[in-house]
Amino acid sequence: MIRLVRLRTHLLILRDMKRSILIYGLALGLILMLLKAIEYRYLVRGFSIDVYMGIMAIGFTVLGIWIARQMRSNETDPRATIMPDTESIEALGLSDRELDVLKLIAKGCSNQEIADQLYISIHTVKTHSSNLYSKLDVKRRTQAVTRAKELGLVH
Amino acid sequence: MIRLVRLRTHLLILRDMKRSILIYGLALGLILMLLKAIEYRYLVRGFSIDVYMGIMAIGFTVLGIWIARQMRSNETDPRATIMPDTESIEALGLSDRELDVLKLIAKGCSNQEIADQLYISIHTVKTHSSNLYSKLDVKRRTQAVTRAKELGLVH
DNA sequence: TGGGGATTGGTACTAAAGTATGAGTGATTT
DNA sequence: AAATCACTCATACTTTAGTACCAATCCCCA
Repeated sequence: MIRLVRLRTHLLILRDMKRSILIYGLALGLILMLLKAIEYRYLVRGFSIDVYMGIMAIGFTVLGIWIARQMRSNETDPRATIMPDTESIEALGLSDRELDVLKLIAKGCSNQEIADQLYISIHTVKTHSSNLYSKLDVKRRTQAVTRAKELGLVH
Repeated sequence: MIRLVRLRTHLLILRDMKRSILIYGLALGLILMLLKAIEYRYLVRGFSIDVYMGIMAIGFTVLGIWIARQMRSNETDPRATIMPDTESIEALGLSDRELDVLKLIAKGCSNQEIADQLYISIHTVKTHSSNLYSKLDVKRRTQAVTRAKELGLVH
């Protein structure tokens, strides 16, 4: 089940990459055309080619920075690349209450504190957390926190 | 105390930024000189200026990407922005071994697993962790993890 | 040479976490 | 109407975590 979700995520990333490359290609082409236009304007007016060179250098450097930032925002955003919140929850079959418990566990609450905050008994909290660990495939709550952050379930 | 450390961190970032800008400036200048040399070589040999333009465009785009990556690695590194490890550790008075235990706790290990990995007894792990909680001002290991991530002690 | 801190290990205990199992209720679906 | 599911609560139990206190060793420093 988890493997299937990962596969889907990878396909999404590939699709995003193709779209990104297309966008960057188009942007590059547009800028080249623009510069070409500027080039002739400056050349016919007798300006030095160095001015044009400088503009071009700065322009393409900025373009590179922009491209890198776009790439980064797609690469390193946990919600965009690793796994979206809602999809993870659905894929793992986490219920509302289990997610509530998970969030409080991630905050460092004890079972008793969770019970108090959710207005349920500590027994219920244990039931939820136990089911939670099964679904997250972990043994202890500390592992659950690590896992949940990996999956982007909690921030 | 924390505020003081943050201030010092910001100063460090500023210093790093100045150094970075200097490096980038020098790199830019070198590349410009290089391109100037290539420019004349190509021009006197009768090659089209467009070839030179293309090389330049690609070159500066790559430069921009490189600059952005350098900036990112300085920006988003938790040790550089949020708080340096060493400073927090010193401020809290964490020892080497306590930090070892903390890292493994953050990974979701049980005391027994920590003991096995560090080649010490579970009693020692308990001693370390107990002292750790006092220094971090927390009650349980889950809170310790949250706190340690807040302080940038673990990533 | 003595003090202090870090590291290690231990006993004995309490508190919390986690498992297994069962069961009742309400809402939704079939 | 019956089945299903999420949520709830409970008992009884085992395991893990955490505290308190003690002690030995080693290293550094005054």
